[in-house]
Amino acid sequence: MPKFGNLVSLHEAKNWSRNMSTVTIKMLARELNLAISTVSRALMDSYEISPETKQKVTALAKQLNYQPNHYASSLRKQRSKTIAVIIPEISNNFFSHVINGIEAIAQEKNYHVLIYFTHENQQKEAEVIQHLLGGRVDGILMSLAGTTSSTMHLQPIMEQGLPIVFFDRISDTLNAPTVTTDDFESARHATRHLMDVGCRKIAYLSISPNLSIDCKRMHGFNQALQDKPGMAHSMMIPCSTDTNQNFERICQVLREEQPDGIFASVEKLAITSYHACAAVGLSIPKDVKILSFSNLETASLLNPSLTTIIQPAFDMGKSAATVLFHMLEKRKGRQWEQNTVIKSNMIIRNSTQIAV
Amino acid sequence: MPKFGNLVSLHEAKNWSRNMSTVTIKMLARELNLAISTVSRALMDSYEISPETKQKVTALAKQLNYQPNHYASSLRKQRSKTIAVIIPEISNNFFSHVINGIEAIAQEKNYHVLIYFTHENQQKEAEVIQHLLGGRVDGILMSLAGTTSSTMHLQPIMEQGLPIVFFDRISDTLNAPTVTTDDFESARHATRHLMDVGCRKIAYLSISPNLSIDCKRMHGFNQALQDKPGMAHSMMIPCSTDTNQNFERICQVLREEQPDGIFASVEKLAITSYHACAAVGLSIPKDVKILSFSNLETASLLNPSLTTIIQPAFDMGKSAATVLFHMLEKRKGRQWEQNTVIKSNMIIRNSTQIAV
DNA sequence: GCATTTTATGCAAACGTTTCCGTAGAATTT
DNA sequence: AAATTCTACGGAAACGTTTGCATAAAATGC
Repeated sequence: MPKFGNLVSLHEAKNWSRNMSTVTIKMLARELNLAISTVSRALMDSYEISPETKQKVTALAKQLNYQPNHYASSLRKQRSKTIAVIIPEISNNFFSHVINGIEAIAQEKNYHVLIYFTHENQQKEAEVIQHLLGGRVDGILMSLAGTTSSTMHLQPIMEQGLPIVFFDRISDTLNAPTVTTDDFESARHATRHLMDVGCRKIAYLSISPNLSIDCKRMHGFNQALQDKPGMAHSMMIPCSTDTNQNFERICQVLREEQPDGIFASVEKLAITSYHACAAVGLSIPKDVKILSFSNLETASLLNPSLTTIIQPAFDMGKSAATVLFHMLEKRKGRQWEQNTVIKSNMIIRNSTQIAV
Repeated sequence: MPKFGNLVSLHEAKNWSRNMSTVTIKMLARELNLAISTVSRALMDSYEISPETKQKVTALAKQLNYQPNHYASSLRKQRSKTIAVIIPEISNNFFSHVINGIEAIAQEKNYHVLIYFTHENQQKEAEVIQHLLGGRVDGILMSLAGTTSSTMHLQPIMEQGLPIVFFDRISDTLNAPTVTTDDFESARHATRHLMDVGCRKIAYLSISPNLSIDCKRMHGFNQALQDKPGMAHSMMIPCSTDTNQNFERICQVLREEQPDGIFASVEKLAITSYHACAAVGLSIPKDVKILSFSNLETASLLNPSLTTIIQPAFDMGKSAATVLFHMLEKRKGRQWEQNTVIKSNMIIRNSTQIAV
């Protein structure tokens, strides 16, 4: 039973909104002399509310700029309309494009995106996972950290049945959907290209042996070498996330081993290689040819332009998100053990040009 | 009064956790024969709980892998430990570095980050803002969309007192803290440099006249021209977010107006300019010199290497987040009308080299 | 040895929704 | 005209926490 006439209490409500306090369903209900449940139903356009009531409710809601409390709603519904994206880092063209794809789908579905960086650190990865176990998100999209050697910390997610999709850097031991590129095949193809343009001693720059992508690319690389007998044995150069250290390492290799080709497993290593070549005084592509997995937009503007294997990052993000939403929508069928593979695309540029 | 002996009900709880249901404070309480409030206090290490009880509670919580429900907690505390970052897009080196900085601080403070892209669209911006009004986040970090002409949609945020900090693309009309670079001064300085290396007809590529950064840079550009009499009048080339359209526009300008210098207000326009020069058959820096505000990591590897005004993106992100957390921590003092300015840094490279 | 404080805990009310269930009155059926 | 089904709404319980208040028992003060 409301005490105030409409004018008075409307004014009061307005004042509240103008100060700190935010307007709730309860206020709308009191204002309109309706039950809370009725207002709630009216706002969600329930069929059991008369058109007139709906009209009154929505009008007042609009007037007072009512905004539903997401936390109350999530708590009650046990669904947050939020997903988490867990990636190693953002200053990497690949991941920023993936996020773009993810967001495109999330926005379409009216979902919200929480973002977490592991900084290639397994410990941090475990902490994030641990927190998400509390029902914070409805699902997870994730690419593993470079230092992640065991997937023990992901086990609770599987047990709890929290939907998760891995992309790019996946885990073989976990039974979850994945979205990847044809790393093995494209690496093999790219290596063949290097040999075709005359390379006989190719160094493979590895980013982390823990990573699925690195393993598969390395495998494709080795396969290509085996396929063509008479090639020099493969050179595996272990690199890390420390750019300075990588630089020193690559310079040393260039000087001591004198490879005539470099296969960079990730973009960052290609860039470091460019700097290393400049430092050592080697000319690309004359002395050494370089190619890399990369999503660098300026690849064609580099000096020399860089031959790249471009991963369909944006589409991978969209695809991973789409799979996740399938899981969210049809909770019944648990047969989501699909592994989506999207082909990468090699673009040959001057860094692997046959010397003239 | 619990019905089960410890062993039995422990087993039961374990089973729950293994299936869907997640373990709550209530279960811990029943299990340990304690009140809910006691468990809650024990978990938050309240001084009024005995060490033995705390020990028992934390032990069981750990054993059952208890994780607090963030939504319940946020609802009750009216604080979400979450901030929102609203940016135009992510496929832009500047913004990805800013996010990195923001995340660094957020992680330190144990806050969570929701990310939203406006895609340079004011409408989308308004929708995001509208949603955040519902108490979803404790604070907002934001950079305005290129099409945002009015800031009406931000008014409710100010009225509600929701802490917000603008960075880079700020609003003058709103009374909120900002973090920017010295756009005017660095643009003026860069323009002087262009004139120093011989440019007499410089085209300024504008990204959007709605944007504070664009205005200030343009202003600095014009000021430099005025400071040095005898220069050709300034050429303002309005560009947009449509890369193809920009490309056509720049090609046309290069052909018809034949400028000998280009000042790109943002990175994207510099890259398009490189392509345009190649298309028109002009040589950089011989025919036309180019410089740009840019955070491109590969600027030094371009052909020719690009003279850039580097914004301290990472530090800007950290700084903006730091200011926001100040606001969050000391809700009383409302004197946060500070405007932080961090200096940009110009690195001269070959794209503005004096022709030989 | 009684009065008072302290210590450690329990009870219950919030936080803002959603939803199950119940029910007047109107509309419909028989 | 009585019995049934709708229609439109209200009451209240839940979601999982946190927190103000109350209170037994223990410790302290005189």
